[in-house]
Amino acid sequence: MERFSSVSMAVVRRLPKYHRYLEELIKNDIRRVSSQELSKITGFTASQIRQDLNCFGGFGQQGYGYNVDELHDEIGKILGLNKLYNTVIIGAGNLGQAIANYSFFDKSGFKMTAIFDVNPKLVGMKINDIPVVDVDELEQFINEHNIEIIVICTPKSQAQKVADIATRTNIKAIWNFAPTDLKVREDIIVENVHLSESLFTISYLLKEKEEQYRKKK
Amino acid sequence: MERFSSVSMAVVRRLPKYHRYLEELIKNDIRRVSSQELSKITGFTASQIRQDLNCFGGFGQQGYGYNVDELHDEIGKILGLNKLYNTVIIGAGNLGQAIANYSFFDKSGFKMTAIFDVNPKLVGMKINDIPVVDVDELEQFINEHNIEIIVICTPKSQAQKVADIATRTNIKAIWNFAPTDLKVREDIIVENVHLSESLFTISYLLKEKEEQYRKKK
DNA sequence: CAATCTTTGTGATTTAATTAACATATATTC
DNA sequence: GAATATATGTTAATTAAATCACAAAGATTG
Repeated sequence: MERFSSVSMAVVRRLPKYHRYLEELIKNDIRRVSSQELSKITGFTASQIRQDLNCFGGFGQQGYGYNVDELHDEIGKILGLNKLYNTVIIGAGNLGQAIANYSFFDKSGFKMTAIFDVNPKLVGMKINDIPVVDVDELEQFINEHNIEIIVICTPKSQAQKVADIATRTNIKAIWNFAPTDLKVREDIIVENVHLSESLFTISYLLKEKEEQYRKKK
Repeated sequence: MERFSSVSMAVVRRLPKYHRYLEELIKNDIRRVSSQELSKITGFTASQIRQDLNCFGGFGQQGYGYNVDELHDEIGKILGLNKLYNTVIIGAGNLGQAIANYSFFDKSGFKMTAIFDVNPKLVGMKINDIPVVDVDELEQFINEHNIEIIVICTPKSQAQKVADIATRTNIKAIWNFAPTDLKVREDIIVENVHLSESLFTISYLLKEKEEQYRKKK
């Protein structure tokens, strides 16, 4: 991925984790946390946590640590979670429905505005109060509703077609669950969730472990 | 994650990508490929590809390149895709069903043996020919059917409970889709798919890009 | 079949990421 | 309120990852 900022993706991908762990702390009424305590919870080293946070400014206080609420807020802002993103899901299969039903995304500012599908039986229905719309109307809908993010939950065979349609509009990012790499304009952010790659990694580790075990014997 | 082998996770996580791209080449009847050509397709540098592959031995031939079929096979073996893993899905919600319906996993050697759920209306049904079983029978089922991998698709609130049950058995790996970090025995491989982290990364990049844009003006 | 071209495998180098170390600021204690 | 303990922010050191560069092997060509 082409980057502009000086903050590395390695750091960026840890931010949501910090955010989540801080949320847990808030739930448990913990108001204050040190990098060392965070280290125990998150598994990252205290040093790394401090260095990560300092990419964005000093949120802590020497001798005290970090105020949990404040840090949670700040990281939220850094992640852009204080903003609203008009979002649509494309593909009302199980995966699309799973995402539609997971209200957490909506609460986090990703406004799920519509779900698109080819199946006329689904069109007109609502899933978690989100209308299912005919995919033929996708382009128009994106333009009219100022959609910034599209979530591709179609089969592999349809993913590029959908991406092509969306690319003609002003969308800014694609969250892609189809097991393929999309070709799109340079300026569109693409985040892939390739489930099989994740599963294959398990497979590798299992095999490796078994080999290690055999060696020991 | 605790590692044993000398091959870094960075390399391991690229292997499934190579595997997938090679599959594409096979579909297009391409028999031979150089690291340079692979570089164009995958976006990794040719040098990195050669170095990655050499972690596992020399699969290429100087002056020729790599035999696509052979390399695809070899990477498949490295990933352990020539083996069969008895697998169960826990949670027959949309996400669990999505995974159950995605036959690709089954074809890749992850035998989806059962789906567990608490909902008595679902128990007894079949999803993509996989029986839905009462979650109360989980432990016994795992033991009797030699299950090695469990896929957690439950809500967050149930995930640790399920993990605790599974941890009493001989399972070897957990593929976790619940938005939480599981506490399990050291020897169990846990691969998390934290969707919100992926989405939040998009959010960060969007925000960052907008800031870049404003600066230019 | 000799000459040339291609492309791997690999050691050296560079760049990036992580960890360690510590000075400084603040909190806490007695 | 002085003394001590704590914990950040930050620079330096270390480790890990990616890239470069090239010799050697083998393919291709005329």
